[in-house]
Amino acid sequence: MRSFTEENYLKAIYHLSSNEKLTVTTNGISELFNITAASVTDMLKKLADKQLINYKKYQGVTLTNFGRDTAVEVIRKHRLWEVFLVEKLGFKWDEVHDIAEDLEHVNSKVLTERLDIFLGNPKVDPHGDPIPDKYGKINHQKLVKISSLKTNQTGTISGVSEHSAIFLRYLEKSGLILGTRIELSEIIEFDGSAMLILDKKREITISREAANNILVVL
Amino acid sequence: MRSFTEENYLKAIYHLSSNEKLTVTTNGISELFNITAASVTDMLKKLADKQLINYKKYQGVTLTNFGRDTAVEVIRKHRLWEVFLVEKLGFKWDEVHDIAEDLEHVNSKVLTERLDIFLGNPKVDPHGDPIPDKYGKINHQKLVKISSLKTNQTGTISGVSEHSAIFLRYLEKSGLILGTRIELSEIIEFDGSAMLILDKKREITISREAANNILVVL
DNA sequence: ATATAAATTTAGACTTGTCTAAATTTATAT
DNA sequence: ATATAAATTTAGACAAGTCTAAATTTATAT
Ligand SMILES: [Mn+2]
Ligand SMILES: [Mn+2]
Ligand SMILES: [Mn+2]
Ligand SMILES: [Mn+2]
Repeated sequence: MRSFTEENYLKAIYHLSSNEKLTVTTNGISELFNITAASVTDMLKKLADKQLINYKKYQGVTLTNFGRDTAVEVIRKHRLWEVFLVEKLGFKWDEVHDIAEDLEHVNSKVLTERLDIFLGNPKVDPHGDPIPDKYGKINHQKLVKISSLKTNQTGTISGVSEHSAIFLRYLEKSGLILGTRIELSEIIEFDGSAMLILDKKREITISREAANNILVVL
Repeated sequence: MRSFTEENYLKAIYHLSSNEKLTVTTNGISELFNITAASVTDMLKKLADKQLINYKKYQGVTLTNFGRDTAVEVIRKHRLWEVFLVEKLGFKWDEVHDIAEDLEHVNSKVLTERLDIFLGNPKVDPHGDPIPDKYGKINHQKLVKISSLKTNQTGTISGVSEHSAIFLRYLEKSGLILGTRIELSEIIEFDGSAMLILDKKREITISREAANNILVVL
């Protein structure tokens, strides 16, 4: 059996490696969880023993296929529960992450599959992140930052690269929710802020910081 | 913060004291969980330190008001999730207990309240057990065993006092599900088995054992 | 009123996941 | 090519929850 802690490390390694590629460092994990590097080293040894990661002293870690499958399964559950919380229980998109952090560790294959069906096999979670299917396959949409659009280019808001509640609430209040059609009117050279037209109507200016963390499909 | 383990002990003490009254013994808990009495003693000290139980060496334990409230909250969540699993995800009544054992430990007041609302504020779980309301109030129905009915007395199946999957599946297969109207035709003196008429139509004979564990409202 | 038996607690130990402090390895900057 | 600095690991410790074996208390049966 895997402990909650083990599952959380696997997820962390998965996310820190930007969805598979890079090697993850001990310090990267220790900073994410706010625990000491020494504790991380201990756990990495354990995960390596269980064939969940590839680990060589001082060289950082990558997930094994088994480890990746496990991480993706947890992520699948996390995102399905987030959909449940928003679609069925009426939570806002900034309120669901912490609860899903608990629910993602409930280990019942049949529960996950039935939840998926109950929700209508959603493809993305409330933040636009793709939901892995039951085989662990992930459909990555091509998303680009608003800050990288050309003048007059349009797109549909489809994700965020920053998930803090404070940012999400700001977006919601400003009408920058998933599915909103935007056109970039101008990037102000001075400070990188972006002027947008929402749904061909409302105009709004957002900071470079915000424009960097809102993702659109073209 | 309370650990899963602490919550499970509180639930156990609550249930072993038959819903509040009696003192619970160390051995009672150790047998229920299949752990040693020594381990139980250790945990009882911890729960007493946290003011969750009243504990005097060698004298057994009772829940404090605080401990009882905590136990009831966990039971509320357990039963609400069981309703969810059956009503929304299509599980059978014999399949939900183990999953609910995990879900009951997700601690979010707002989640519990919204789940309750989503489910339509159910009063009983799939096994007929009452669901405590958000204030911890429990509406106990007056239930009697089939084995204690008089000849020709009728009742509606409304609960079970044995929750094993094997018993629940047997009941379902035999049509002895919640809401079924039964009439006791006769108790066979020889072995205590009971002849019933279901919904005024079908006849069935069940063992004394079964008749002892099916509960009806008159 | 004792002597057994049963129940419970204590003592000492192990695992998990964490910590601090010290040692070691790798990276960086002259 | 070295000397620092940064990253990582090792060593030793602790709390939680469990265990076994031994000691103690309470119950029961003459
Ligand atoms: Mn999340
Ligand atoms: Mn999400
Ligand atoms: Mn149950
Ligand atoms: Mn139940």
